[in-house]
Amino acid sequence: MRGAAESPAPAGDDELLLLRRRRASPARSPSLPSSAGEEEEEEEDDEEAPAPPGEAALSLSLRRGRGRGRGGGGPRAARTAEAAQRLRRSRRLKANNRERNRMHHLNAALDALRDVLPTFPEDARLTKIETLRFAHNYIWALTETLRLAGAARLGPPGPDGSPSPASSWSGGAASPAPSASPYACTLSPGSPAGSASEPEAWGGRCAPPPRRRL
DNA sequence: TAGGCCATCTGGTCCT
DNA sequence: AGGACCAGATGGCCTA
Repeated sequence: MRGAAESPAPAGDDELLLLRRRRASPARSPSLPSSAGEEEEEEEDDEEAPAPPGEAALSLSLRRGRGRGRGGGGPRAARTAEAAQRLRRSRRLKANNRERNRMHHLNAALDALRDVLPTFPEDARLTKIETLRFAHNYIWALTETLRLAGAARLGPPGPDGSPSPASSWSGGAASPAPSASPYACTLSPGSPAGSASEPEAWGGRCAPPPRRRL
């Protein structure tokens, strides 16, 4: 894998989460959480959990003002309200864990995609958006190569006049050649990038010169 | 220091 | 009801 410095942070503990958020690890490879189950352990109580800023302030104030059942409906009502609050908090934390897990899986898939994409230099790391864009163009280029190779085998150049796959790879308007640097590719009018519904989204490149974030 | 990228939290919505 | 998915907000880290 790429950057293994980041631990999967197994616990569903808020404290750990906050720590992880502040991690100084430059290696950003998210790596899968060790298991889906183990993240949903101890988020029951909000007693000790630092909790995110908003939540923390909210639950703190609720807890304080409610202590003796002032106002509202007496101690019992206060306890009920508190229980409801805890239940909500507990559900929120569970949802947070699931969401975190989901994003980890998404990132793992993205990493797997990065692994099969050629980069130069080899250990360069594409960003998420770059990975998606490059993969899109890369697949298009490979498909085009297959198509042209098939056409070449069948006979003379097709209606598009492409003599060989090679010329398509290296042509001025072509998509990235697999043998060349993937970062050198440009948009082709015929390429998926060029015909994408969101021209802005696909930008004018397949993949930029890599940043070294390791 | 500004801007880019990222992880996480959060509330809303949809689905099972 | 609970889980999955999504998008906005927030804050940290890194690089130019």
